[in-house]
Amino acid sequence: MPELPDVEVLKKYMDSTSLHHHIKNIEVEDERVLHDNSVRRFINETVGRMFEKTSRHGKYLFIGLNNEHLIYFHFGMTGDLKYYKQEDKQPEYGRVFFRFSNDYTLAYISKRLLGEVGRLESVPGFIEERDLGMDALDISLEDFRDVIRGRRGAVKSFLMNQKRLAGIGNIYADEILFQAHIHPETDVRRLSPEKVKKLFQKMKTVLKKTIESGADPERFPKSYIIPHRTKDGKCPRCRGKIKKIKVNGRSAYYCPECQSKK
DNA sequence: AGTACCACCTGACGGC
DNA sequence: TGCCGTCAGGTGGTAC
Repeated sequence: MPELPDVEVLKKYMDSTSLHHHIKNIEVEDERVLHDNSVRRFINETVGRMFEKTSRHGKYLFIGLNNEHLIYFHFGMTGDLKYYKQEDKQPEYGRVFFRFSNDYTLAYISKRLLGEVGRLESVPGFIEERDLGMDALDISLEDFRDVIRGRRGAVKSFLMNQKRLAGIGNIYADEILFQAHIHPETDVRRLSPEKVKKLFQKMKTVLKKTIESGADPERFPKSYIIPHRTKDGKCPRCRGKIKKIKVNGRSAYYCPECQSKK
């Protein structure tokens, strides 16, 4: 779930549910999601305040409080948010619970505990600290060309490297490369200027389209490969067999027919 | 600089 | 039924 489009959808979800409610209480069910953050400080700075506004950079969601403090959510591979009425059934794997004065709760959910919740001083400082590249949805073609210039290695690894470009993960990288008809192992140095432009454009349209679809694969266009990323998957374009390989230790699904040789 | 491998975690699934 | 290996949409550290 938690790549750029998913996080953007979670941002909208927070915006429409969790802003401007007095936070009565916070329960940290599993302190491991706070990593190096002080649990006490996190709670002290947040309880009694309200979530005011959200922003996103790559796969990080930032929430500004009405006391100038900021917190962040990162969702790892299995993170999610759930806003629900107190008396409703508590979601599974909830790790941090924000109890609002309207008797609703926002739960930060993380099955595998690979995500992270914490506080920060400033968003630009945080981005700098973590050495995050420009957000994939914001970046211009010019900057995209700059970031790719002088690099080498598999294009898929490049797309997924958060230091170069923030927001794209394993699933959407496969989709972008499929739409751009580029083999995932293609060395970025071998991409013509036209191919780079195409890659850039497909990156934008895939991200925008999947956000519009609520990051729900069932609502993605019929031409998308994501729902076919399975054993025995068929290419939605040529009906050929989808191939699975490893790129940088992660499984890459692609169509050997449509995504020509490296 | 890029890649390979390990670690952090837990759960789902297929094979025996 | 139960155990085991493998895999899963992420990231950080290390070694080469």
